[in-house]
Amino acid sequence: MLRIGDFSKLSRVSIRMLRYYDEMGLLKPAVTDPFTAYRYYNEAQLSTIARITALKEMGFGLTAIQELNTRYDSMEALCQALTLKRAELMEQSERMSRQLRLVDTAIERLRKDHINMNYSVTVKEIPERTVISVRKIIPSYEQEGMLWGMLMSETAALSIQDSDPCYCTATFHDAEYKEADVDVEVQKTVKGSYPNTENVVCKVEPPVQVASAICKGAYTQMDEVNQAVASWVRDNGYTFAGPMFNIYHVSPYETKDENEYVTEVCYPVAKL
Amino acid sequence: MLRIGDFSKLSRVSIRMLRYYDEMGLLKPAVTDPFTAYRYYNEAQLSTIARITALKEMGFGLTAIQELNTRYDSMEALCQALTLKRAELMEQSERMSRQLRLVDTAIERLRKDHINMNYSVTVKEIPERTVISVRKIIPSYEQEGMLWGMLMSETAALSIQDSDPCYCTATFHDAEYKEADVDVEVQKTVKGSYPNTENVVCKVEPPVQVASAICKGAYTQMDEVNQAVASWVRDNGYTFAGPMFNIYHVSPYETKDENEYVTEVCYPVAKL
DNA sequence: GCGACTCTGACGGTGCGTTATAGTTG
DNA sequence: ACAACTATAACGCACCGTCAGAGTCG
Repeated sequence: MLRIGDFSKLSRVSIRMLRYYDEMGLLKPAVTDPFTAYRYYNEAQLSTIARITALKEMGFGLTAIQELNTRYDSMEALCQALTLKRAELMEQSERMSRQLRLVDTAIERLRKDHINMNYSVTVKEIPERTVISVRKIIPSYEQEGMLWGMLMSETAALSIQDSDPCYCTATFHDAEYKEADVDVEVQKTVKGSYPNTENVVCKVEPPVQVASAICKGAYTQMDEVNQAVASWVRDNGYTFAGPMFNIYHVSPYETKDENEYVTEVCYPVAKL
Repeated sequence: MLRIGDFSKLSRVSIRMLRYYDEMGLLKPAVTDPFTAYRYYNEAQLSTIARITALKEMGFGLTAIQELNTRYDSMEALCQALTLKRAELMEQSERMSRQLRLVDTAIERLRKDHINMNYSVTVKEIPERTVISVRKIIPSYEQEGMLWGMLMSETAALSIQDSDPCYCTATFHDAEYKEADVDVEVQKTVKGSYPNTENVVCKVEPPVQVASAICKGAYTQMDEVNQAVASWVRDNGYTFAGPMFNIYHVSPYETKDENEYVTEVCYPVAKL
């Protein structure tokens, strides 16, 4: 018979944890003195605790181990649990290499481009949304305002309800960079659905996963941000999966001061 | 100005967490209504939260991010933190592959040897201990009892204090398996130190890292257990680092019933 | 009777979902 | 006035170190 301290030393499991295992029913001492509540373990229990420790080292949680112990008889159950755990570990391992890649590209960026992380790239899913939209080929990027003009004037009579939150986007459909005759679509998110007009289409956009960065200030930085996001996407094992777009959180429409502009640059991406 | 719900949708961070960030000072809303306590964020804060999210995806904890934010000015601090994080991730990654290896060998063992995990191998460190010891070359393993006899009779007069816990070990110093003339050392852990006698030496054993398995019952299984531990050691990237030994937790000395024997098989190992 | 053990109970740390109750906005 | 928001506060989970105050063993 071993007292808890000795059992602890022999098993290399802290007294605290032995008491915890007792309490949760994972490993009860062979004898508990009913008067003093002292716990007494026997040597044979060393093998039990060894099995617990072994499973813990494989990454199993205590409750999982307890389940495994109760129906320990079946070799199949054990094998199945191990296989499951294996898959789980593989997944975790992938998450970790993802993190490692993120850190590495961040270090790279910091070192090479001496950029002080003024914009951070994150992957997010933009949910399904209903939008009103105008898409046209326009002579140059500067004409984007024209499309907004169309969108607003043609829908003025429809008493459109803003969605919550409401944001405005511009999608650039050209596969390559073009100076002139660019294919641009502007959208505004809305609540409810509306009839189409001459140039305005109301439609539901499917959810999309994007890599995005937020750019504060004048549009002159946009090239740089685009650059950064694009290379981030490559470096982190994503592929481009659609035309990029901007979300105008604060645009010339809301403020006169171009330093207050807030624009989100979004590149639809897919894993691997 | 965005209310918390809208800011949450745009940033893909739950309202719960935004409030938490506020509380912990990681990200305070631009404006808090002093009467209603409503939080209002501005669009520029989207970039702040994006940076937080980006750092979180790299595996940083919230408090670490907060520290990084307060002295965000210095690019060096950031770079240093990233490098540190990198090292941490590498280490974690190693731990994970270790776990994976453990699971894999367990699956192997279960499948091939159809052994129901009657013994589990774990690595532990056996701490420094003072022992009294007899080492001799004896004609066969059966003579081990003789050594114990020597140990006990020669020390009977010394009024030896047992250590706590007290255990008895037998180390097999032969590098290879031998049928006859085996080099065996038996030890008993003690408290305090004692003079040597004719055959008995009192000494301090250094701590050792061992892979061990616990064997319940008759000594006829020992071969099998030895087998299992030895292959476990190979499969999990350890190397043997000294002569193996047994710890007799319950030996013929304590019980008549050989089914009650509890023996721990220990192989000193080193990583890699 | 003294030192070394053991007992119970509780806090803290991490990141976040969840829920209950109550006040606010449009 | 009613729906949709927002606020605070607190519990729970998983694992474990640590501390305090009280009782026990050799």
